[in-house]
Amino acid sequence: MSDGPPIAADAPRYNFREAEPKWQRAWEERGCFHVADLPSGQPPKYYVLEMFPYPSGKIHMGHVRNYTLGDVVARYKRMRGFEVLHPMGWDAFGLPAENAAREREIHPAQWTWENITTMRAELQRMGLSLDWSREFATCDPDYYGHQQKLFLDMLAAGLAERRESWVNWDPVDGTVLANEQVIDGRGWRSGALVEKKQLAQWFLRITAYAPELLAALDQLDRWPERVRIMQAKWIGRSEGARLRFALTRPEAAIREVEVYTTRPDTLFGMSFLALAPEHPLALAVAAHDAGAASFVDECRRMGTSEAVIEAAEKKGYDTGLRVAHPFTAEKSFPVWIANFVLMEYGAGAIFGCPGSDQRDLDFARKYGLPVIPVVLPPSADPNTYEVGDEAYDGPGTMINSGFLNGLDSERAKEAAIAELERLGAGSREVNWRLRDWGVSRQRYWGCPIPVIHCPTCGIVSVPEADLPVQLPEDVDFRPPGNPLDHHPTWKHVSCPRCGGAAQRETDTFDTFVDSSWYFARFCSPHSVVPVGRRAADFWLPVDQYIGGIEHAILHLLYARFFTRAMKATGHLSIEEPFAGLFTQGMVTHESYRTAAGHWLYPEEVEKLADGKAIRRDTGEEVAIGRVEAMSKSKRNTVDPEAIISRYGADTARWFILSDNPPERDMEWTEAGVAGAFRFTQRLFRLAENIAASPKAERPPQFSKTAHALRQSTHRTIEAVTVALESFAFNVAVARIHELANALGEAERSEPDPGLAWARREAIEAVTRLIAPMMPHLAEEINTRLNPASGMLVAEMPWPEADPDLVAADTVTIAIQVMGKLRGTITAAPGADPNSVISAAMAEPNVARALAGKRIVKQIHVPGRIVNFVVAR
RNA sequence: GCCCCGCUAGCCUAAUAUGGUAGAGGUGCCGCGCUUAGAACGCGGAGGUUCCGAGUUCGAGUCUCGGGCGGGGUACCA
Repeated sequence: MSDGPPIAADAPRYNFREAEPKWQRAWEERGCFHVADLPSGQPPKYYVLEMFPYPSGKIHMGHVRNYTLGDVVARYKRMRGFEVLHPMGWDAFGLPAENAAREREIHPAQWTWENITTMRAELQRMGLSLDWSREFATCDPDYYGHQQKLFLDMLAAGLAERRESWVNWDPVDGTVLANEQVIDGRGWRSGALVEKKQLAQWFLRITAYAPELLAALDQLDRWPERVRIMQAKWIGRSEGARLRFALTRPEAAIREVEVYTTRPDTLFGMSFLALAPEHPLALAVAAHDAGAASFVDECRRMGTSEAVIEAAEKKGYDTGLRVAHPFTAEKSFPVWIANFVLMEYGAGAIFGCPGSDQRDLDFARKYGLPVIPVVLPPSADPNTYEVGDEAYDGPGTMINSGFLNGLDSERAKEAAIAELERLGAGSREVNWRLRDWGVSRQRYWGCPIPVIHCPTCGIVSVPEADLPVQLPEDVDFRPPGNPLDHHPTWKHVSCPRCGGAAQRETDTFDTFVDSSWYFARFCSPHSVVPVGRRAADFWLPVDQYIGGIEHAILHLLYARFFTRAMKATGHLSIEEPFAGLFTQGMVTHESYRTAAGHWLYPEEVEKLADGKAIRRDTGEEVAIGRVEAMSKSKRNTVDPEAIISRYGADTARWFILSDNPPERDMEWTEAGVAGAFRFTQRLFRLAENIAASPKAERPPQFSKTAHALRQSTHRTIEAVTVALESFAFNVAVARIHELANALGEAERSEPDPGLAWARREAIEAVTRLIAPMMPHLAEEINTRLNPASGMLVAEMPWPEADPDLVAADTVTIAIQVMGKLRGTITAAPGADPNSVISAAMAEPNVARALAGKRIVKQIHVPGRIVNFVVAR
């Protein structure tokens, strides 16, 4: 990438290469962004936090977007007089470091710390208003040691427990695989068919808080609606019944099967019972039935991913067992093992009602099982109604349902549950989709779980004095499996309780644990306890949290739970960590592909005037592919470092803010960046032209032109303020463009003293309005306008709009007849409705449309519209 | 599969949480000016079944229902 053209010293151009480092140093020297753990002053606090990055190597455009958005908020709130906490750190444990270790024989710690060094420098070049004195990485023993303490407290409080659960097992590598490491049912490295395997693992009891986590969503009024909906569905409260089906003959001492259903009303529509492949009864059958065993094996090879299991073709195996129906003892139904029944949800078994559930219907059609309609849709004819290809799961009237016949489905649910309870066959139950959080990982690069397994005493907590349990540094990644497990000495310890030979837990925590409390640690990052209580009480909750929508469920739900668990164990006073949440969209780019099918990076491609694209080196024409999320595999990435060195941080920031609403995906385009760059130069020139003439006295009267400019200035202040408050940064940018256009027009107008004053007022306002978005340019313009002041824009207050200049002089009102626009009139704001309506009727075009018609209704929305409804 | 979201000039998008004249701003295109602020600059202009189909309403880009396309999540990627 070229360094760009030399910039002549005397050219009135903004030299960002010189200015950006200069202002970054100035902010640092003045400590503009440092705050105390416990500030002593009066200002209200504001905690801005962006999701901290995983140190993958270099920052990418998604980071630039995320941290730009957060920085705008932080700088704006600072100018509004808040004491702003804006920290940064590193989500430093995780799988990629271990992959790098295996692939390139570099230690995960070295790889991680080198990445952090690189990425910290990149972030610093963006000019972010961060308090770097609070920086930490989750792989610091200091951080994870405190995390171990939090876990031990939760264990003591009964919020952690150990139980069996399933993992993806690669039998060749002898390793547990992440879902993303399973490709088409095979291990990504070995290619071996993956199996589910049961392991003893640690769980955090998030389900204990399910009702609270659901109920509190209503109070999160500064969270996006869609995130709250997604979380509510994920927690998934349902009301239904748990009921037991008796087997017609026992199987391995199992006499009945429990089922959970949300549709007890449809029990008469049952045609089969289906078990999850991991269900004890399924396993009991498989023990002596080769067909069942092979089907269960096949299901195990699908791995643990819900997306894979649910998207797979519905398949089953008839065990030959039958169950009696609780309402009609004479009838019995076949028991199948089905690949779409999840062991983790409900009772791990369902009754199939093909008429009322699409999956059950698909299954019944495939295996020739009966389909009995039991719910008649409201508009259907009871004499002819049949279930075709689509199951009906809506409300309706019960048919073919014995004692439930004629009831609507809601009342039938109640009646069915009452009957189940009378028969002793089942009972009402509230069920949750949410499962407990499995936190054990069989990996090296994570926080060690601080327990010891003693053959005599069982599970023993590591004594607090021995924390942190540190990762050993001398590890060997060549053998398959967990390096902690095959380390020669690390796991061998004596039991803290009985002193006998014992072994450390070799599992480490899920990295979501690390990110579930970092926001609290930032309040007092050097505290000797996990969270300095007074600092946390002062700063928390986070006022504005910003990050990707991909974290809408897991990370945010885990952090909400962890905060409650930390309160329960005496570490925090709050329940909800994030009072405000903003979720940003992705950064996308065109992709380019040669005829031979090779992806090319944008910098390898030249776009021609006719819209086509060629390879720079060979001139070969390349196909322009879809605009999609930047990814290394498609090579449609743009390196932020290259953009910043070529155009400067302010240009990158401005472009990111200018085009799209931040919650939506944005397309990175060369033309867009170039436009942002031109605007930085344009603003700089406008400012230089004003700085060149001495400050004018404020005149008692303003010319019409000057007054109009002043109105633009104050309306822009007003509009930008509203836009920033509502995250409409693209609108804020547009308003500033407008004011720049007005300044350009003023530059060309007949000069007068009042206009000179108004121009300076306008550019001073622009300087502050752009300061959150283009902080370096704002400082540079400010020193030129006020060379002697010594003030930094970073320390200035936000401008205030004069309401008299904001108010509109006149409004244009649209006049419709029967909803069709027929003309417009102008009126004073708040004009008398009668005079507006008579003026509307007098408008010539309107008068023509009304001629000879009788007005039956007139609608007047003051300041906007008049609509006449006439008789036909 | 299931849950959630998005779709407006060639392209990105605005249109007060609450329905009221479809266009603020950028980019691209066309034209004019200037001839050096050069990766030019300044000014002007054209450009539309608001994804499709129904419904509610005096009035729908906005609300409801159905469909299409695209995206996020799906519990061990972060």
